[in-house]
Amino acid sequence: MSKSLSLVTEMDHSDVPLRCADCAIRERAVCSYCTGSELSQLDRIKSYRSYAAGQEIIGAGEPLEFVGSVVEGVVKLTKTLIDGRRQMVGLLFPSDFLGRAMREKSEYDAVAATEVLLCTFQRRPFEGVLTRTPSLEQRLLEMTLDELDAAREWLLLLGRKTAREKVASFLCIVARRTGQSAEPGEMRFQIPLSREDMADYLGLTIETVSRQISSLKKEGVIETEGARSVRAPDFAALLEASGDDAEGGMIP
Amino acid sequence: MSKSLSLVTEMDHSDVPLRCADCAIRERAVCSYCTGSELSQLDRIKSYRSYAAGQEIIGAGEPLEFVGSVVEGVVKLTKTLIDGRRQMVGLLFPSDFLGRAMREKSEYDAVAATEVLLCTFQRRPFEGVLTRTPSLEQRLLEMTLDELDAAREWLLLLGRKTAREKVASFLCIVARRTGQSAEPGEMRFQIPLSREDMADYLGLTIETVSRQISSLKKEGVIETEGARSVRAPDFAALLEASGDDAEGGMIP
DNA sequence: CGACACCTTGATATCTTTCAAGGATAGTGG
DNA sequence: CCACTATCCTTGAAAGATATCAAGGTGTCG
Repeated sequence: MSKSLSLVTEMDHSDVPLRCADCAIRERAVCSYCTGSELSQLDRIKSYRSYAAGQEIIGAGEPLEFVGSVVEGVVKLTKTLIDGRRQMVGLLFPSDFLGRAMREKSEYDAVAATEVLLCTFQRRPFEGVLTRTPSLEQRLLEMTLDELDAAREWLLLLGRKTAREKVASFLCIVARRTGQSAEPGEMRFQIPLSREDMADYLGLTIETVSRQISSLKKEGVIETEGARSVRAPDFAALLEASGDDAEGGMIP
Repeated sequence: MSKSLSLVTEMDHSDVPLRCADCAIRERAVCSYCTGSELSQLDRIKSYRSYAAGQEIIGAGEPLEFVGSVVEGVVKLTKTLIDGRRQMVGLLFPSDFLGRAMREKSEYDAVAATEVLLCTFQRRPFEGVLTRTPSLEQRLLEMTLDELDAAREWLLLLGRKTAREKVASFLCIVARRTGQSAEPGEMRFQIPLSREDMADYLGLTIETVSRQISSLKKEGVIETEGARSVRAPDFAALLEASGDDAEGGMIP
């Protein structure tokens, strides 16, 4: 907010994917079940918006003017208590849906954690299309149910995991959503959040996050280059540290 | 599970509301937007099930045979780590929907916290009706979005609130959903959970829950009669203790 | 009345936060 | 290009909150 770009809500759009057919998130976004004519209805009301890292997208309590899909970047949703204690309650990656249909005001702050590109729809027209388009509604229901499942996993993390398990779990989540693997069993990824954002995600302080990362590093579970670049030589060991039973493989 | 009634999945149904029109949750349940013919489709595939307090309804990882609405009682959803640490991730009151459409297996344990009556549908036929019935799908989407909002409030509670605030918040939630008021500003209600269940809800131990209740009692924020009957002489004071800014009034 | 499950309270241990300081990194302007 | 400054990150020591361990109390149901 105190960024020099804070008043710029529309940035350079020269690289925007103008046609839905070319869109990188076409297969997974809220519109993924839409057929040609349904898609063109959405196409007519869509517009792209981009945000610099740290820029506010929607403030808690503000009227919700638009909803949309994350095309590029990462968006964080946070809630704050009166005395300033802050908890992240959502972390949106490309193809995730931002904004709540059928509600006038946002319940959370939405802030760009990295540089972000959104494909947005004015809320009212979108709700109109939603009501008339079962394929859209069905996909939105599916995505909302998935988000609810993720939120419940998160409840377990916040309520019962140790600081070490929390940090390891977070790294696993990021690895799953954005990780690359050069050798079998290995995983490389960039943490898209600052230590402060990680702390807000995990219900910890930045000092504890930092200490746990140092500790995982000392034990050889992870290697780092700078604060954000991570390599897990044995991803299974990281999963182990997360306290989850090694569920959905995802090990390359 | 070790209860003497654990094998009884069907109890006495003599008081079951056979006709949807007479149903106590008709106005708020997943079927609330359904019209006559839609309702009779559901009517044809519905059946009632009742459970004793403590009885398992669905186990995590088990195939999900049915879904349905809570008609009476309270159902808890829990997740458990390999070493036994347990976190509640859902608490369903009458009219809430149990079970996830479009998924083969349950992600959680569902257990009756009190005596429970469910209005259930075989999952497959229900999904069929769901696909063909926009009013049903729309209501389910709405309810899922509400649950997601509640889960996010819960994340804030688990991640950032103190033990005292957690206990007070829980009491507020129960008061909102089940409370009665005899005098203005006051609130009376029954806690539908044991101390152990409250601990699982709040990410605490039973000892800490007990101590915080004692402390709220000593300060006059609440009065109790037995372990489960609570009166908050000044509900605003309880809200204050919960750490939330006094939002949606609900003060009688 | 007795047994069992549930709840409360106390003392101590442990984990995470808080307070404090220093180090790394990136952007800025000379 | 280099020094400067602000921000972010790491580490240490002490304090604080909640968990753990232990014992006793309360209520309920047979």
